[in-house]
Amino acid sequence: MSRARNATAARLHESAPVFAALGDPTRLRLVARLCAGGPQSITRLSADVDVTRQAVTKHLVALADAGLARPRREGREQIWALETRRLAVARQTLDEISGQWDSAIARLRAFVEG
Amino acid sequence: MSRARNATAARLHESAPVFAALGDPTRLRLVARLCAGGPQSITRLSADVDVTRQAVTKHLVALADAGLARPRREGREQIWALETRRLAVARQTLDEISGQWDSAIARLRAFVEG
DNA sequence: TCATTACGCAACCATGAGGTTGCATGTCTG
DNA sequence: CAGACATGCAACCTCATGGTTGCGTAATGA
Repeated sequence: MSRARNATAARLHESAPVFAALGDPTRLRLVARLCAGGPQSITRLSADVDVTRQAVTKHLVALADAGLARPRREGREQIWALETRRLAVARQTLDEISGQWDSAIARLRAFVEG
Repeated sequence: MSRARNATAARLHESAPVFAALGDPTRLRLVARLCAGGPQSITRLSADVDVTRQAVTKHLVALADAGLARPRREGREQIWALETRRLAVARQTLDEISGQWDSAIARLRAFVEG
């Protein structure tokens, strides 16, 4: 197995939880709000979404577990900020999937036509 | 709301199920196998994964529901192939999220420093 | 024709995820 | 200090999801 394939496998392994975290609509919405509005408190985020504050907290923890967000204490409130590194890894994963697929299709066509 | 924001919202809405589909480890693995090996039958895909054939079938259906794969009948076996369009949309979503976030950070820094 | 192969369908099960309510705790602010 | 505000913690509920087993059926090939 080549070094490239190892890197791919590692990226795949790292990406699954990220995709899972982004897979929930409410969570994806929270991510979008964090993007548009910058770092925000839990209560402020809760205003943009139609679930309880506690539900929002759970989602934020889920995002943190996936490495997508990070909290920071600030007085009596907790400010959540996005973490873009894992996001970049996930993007690379999608890139590679598309790329590999295109190559596979090309090889298949060559095989059929040749 | 600008046209760009509408497009973003639509992309977000369309991307959540895709991310959810990619979020399961087994499913992501199947996608990877489909990439590496091109279109394959269910039984062949089942060999690469440590769950039952029926479980694999369910996962493939889930991928199809998310618009990520499509089956094609071929004699007594069913060949599954990847569908890259939705994948591209998901990639664009990630791009936009990263981009928006970077802009937000830049604005924030300008505000703090100015 | 008959065994084998590849698959579909349905019932069933266990677990975890998303959500809620209720209450306790810590932090401002007047 | 007292009330208001932001959050943490825990119990609880419901339902979708990932998985299994069992069996029926269509295509294939010797």
